[in-house]
Amino acid sequence: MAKLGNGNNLIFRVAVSVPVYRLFDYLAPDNCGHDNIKAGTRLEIPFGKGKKIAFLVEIASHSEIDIVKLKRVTRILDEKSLLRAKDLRLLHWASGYYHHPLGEVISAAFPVALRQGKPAVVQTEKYYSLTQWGQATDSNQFNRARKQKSLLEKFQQDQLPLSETGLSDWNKNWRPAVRLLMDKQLIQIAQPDSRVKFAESLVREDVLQLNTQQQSAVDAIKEGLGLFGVFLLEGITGSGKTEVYLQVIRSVLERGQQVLILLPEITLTPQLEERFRQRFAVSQCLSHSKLTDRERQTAWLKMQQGECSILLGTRSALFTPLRNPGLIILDEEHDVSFKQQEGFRFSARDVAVVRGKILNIPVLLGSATPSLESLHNVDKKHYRLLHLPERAGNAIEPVLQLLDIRNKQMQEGLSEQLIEEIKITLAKNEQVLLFLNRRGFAPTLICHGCGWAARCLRCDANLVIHYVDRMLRCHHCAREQRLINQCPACKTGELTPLGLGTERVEKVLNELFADKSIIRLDRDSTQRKGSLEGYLKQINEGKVDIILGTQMLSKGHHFPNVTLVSILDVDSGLFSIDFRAAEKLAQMIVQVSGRAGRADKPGKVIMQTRKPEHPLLTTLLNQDYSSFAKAALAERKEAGLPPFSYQALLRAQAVDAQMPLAFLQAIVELVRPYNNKAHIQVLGPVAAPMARRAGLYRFQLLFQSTKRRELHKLFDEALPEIEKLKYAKKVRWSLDVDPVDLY
DNA sequence: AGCACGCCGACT
DNA sequence: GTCGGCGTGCTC
Repeated sequence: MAKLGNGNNLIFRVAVSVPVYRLFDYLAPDNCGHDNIKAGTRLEIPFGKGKKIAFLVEIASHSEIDIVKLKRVTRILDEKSLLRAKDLRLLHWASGYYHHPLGEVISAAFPVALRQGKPAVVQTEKYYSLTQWGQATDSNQFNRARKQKSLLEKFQQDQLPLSETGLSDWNKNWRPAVRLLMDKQLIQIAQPDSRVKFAESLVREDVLQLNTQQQSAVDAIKEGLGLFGVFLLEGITGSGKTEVYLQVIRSVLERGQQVLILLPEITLTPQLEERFRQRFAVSQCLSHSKLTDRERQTAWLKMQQGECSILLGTRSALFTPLRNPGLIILDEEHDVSFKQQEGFRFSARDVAVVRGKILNIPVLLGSATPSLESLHNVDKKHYRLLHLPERAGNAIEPVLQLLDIRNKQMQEGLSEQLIEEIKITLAKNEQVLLFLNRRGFAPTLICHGCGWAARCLRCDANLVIHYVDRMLRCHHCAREQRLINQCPACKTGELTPLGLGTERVEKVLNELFADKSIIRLDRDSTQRKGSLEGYLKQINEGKVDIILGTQMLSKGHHFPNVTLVSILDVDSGLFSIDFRAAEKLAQMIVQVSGRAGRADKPGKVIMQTRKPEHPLLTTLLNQDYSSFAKAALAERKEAGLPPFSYQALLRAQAVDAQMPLAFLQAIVELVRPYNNKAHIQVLGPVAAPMARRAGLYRFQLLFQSTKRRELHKLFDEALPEIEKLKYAKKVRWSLDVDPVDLY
């Protein structure tokens, strides 16, 4: 970076978080006497009418812009850039690769408050704890002050200091009661977090004995520390992947380095977090969407300053700056939630690999069901495969079974044979897990008299019946209405729920197993904060006999006493237009199966199907996921689909159907010259599979090439032109590089 | 993305 | 005669 000599004639070239690809030039701030202002520094600038936060990209000696038009930077917000050169290199790369404006990309790397220009200080929360007196005080003496009474009881029950956010969860208006109890000297401000930063020993509990495969995986990664390399750890459920992570992390900590661990969704962090806390005595941070902005900022700054050694986070934590990076782990790497689906559409998995390369550290991708992309990278020798084919300890693998339900009597999606199996399992005092990937009571409400069906007015979709709160809801927009009793079309016909959702299965289960405890886990039943955790606790305490749920069940939760798993409708995944559907279904089946037979009890997985001869099912049944993946990769190769080609999807939507179509057609014309010589297929424009959603008509244009570079060159050249098209301002459009679904 | 400027309908 | 609808154009 250029040294700032004497003058204020220098130009600060900055990125602003606006959807514009260009950078903006400013005059150096008045009091900017000297050196050491590095790229990445946050600035306050006048922008248009108001003020904005900008990020310094470079300092230049002159500007293309007429000097009289240049405004002056008002303030430098950071004494020292919070991002380092390598962090910025990654962000520049990502901005180029995903063709997303640099300002928005840099902005995404910061926690919310820092984006808004707040000072970069760790804002720790106050904690409160009982005094000795408070410990001994009988809460019953507060019978006339109910709030103080229950607060005191909460402290006495939890026996832990409570944070401000923790108290807010308990009761929004907690401050008066806390003040009164402090006045009475029953509670106090807790001593600051006394967790040791660098403990004598990093490891708190005994490490587990590894089997041979685990040991060789650990050895391989340990050997790779300090160098870039990607390891794909393919370990079936129960094979002890986590123990491999833990032992490798230990080595990284011993080198005095930090570890970044990325997980797909928050529902699976508590269990892993607990294991980490038990194992390591070093300071650990969390970062995910359920935390407050302040908590996330604290984690970000602690990692940035090197005060914390381990960060467990979701997708957005990927860009957290690391003082002393040693390893990036990305667990459940096949999970599509690593791909951001709006705005800056990056794949945390792919960017993590690039980050590892820039930082020259290893990247460890883990999964029981690796993505075909990653397996292909293994084939190409880009990634190194570490295989854990055996369950650790004495756990037994579950047995997969197909249950042919053609011409079978069914009760709300349950065949007689399945009901029998459930009875047998329950009689042994073991738990049953039923999986149906559709929430609500039924996906359609249809008139038996005239065939009318309840449709969403704003989407090409049916309204879903939710009996529990007597509503009809669209699962694609916010629309909902009261459940109706009479057909609005013919006024006479009987309205019938058509199809199957979790509520409906729950109802029949309650009838069939009236004396059993049944829990439904889906987005509707777990909306309340903490309710999922509550249910999981009940399940693990053995208070639940049958667990029924959607997708969320397939992710990471361990149910040791579940010995029967059933996928009620496996066929719904078999016939999709999305070329990734088979891969996703196979992953789902294997992941769901992993919930069974965790302990020493053998598990059984029953898939109800009307297509028992379907090759996907038979391959998984008679062979394994790897065989499926091999066959699927061969098919992709044959068809020239990813990972044997690269895609980018241009989406456009508008209230008026003509606009997006015209926009995409104009783009087809615009890219024709590039397109001729390059090996690029342009497919479309076509209507999106759901042509209308939330009142907007949606069209898309798919670009596909075997040469990634050509594809990027095309967009580098064409995007400025595309931006200038008159239609570009009349539609909402976006470019999705490496789309994971084509909807 | 915000935010202002700018030309056409229902109102004190 | 105005207030304000959101179309379109710009931000160094």
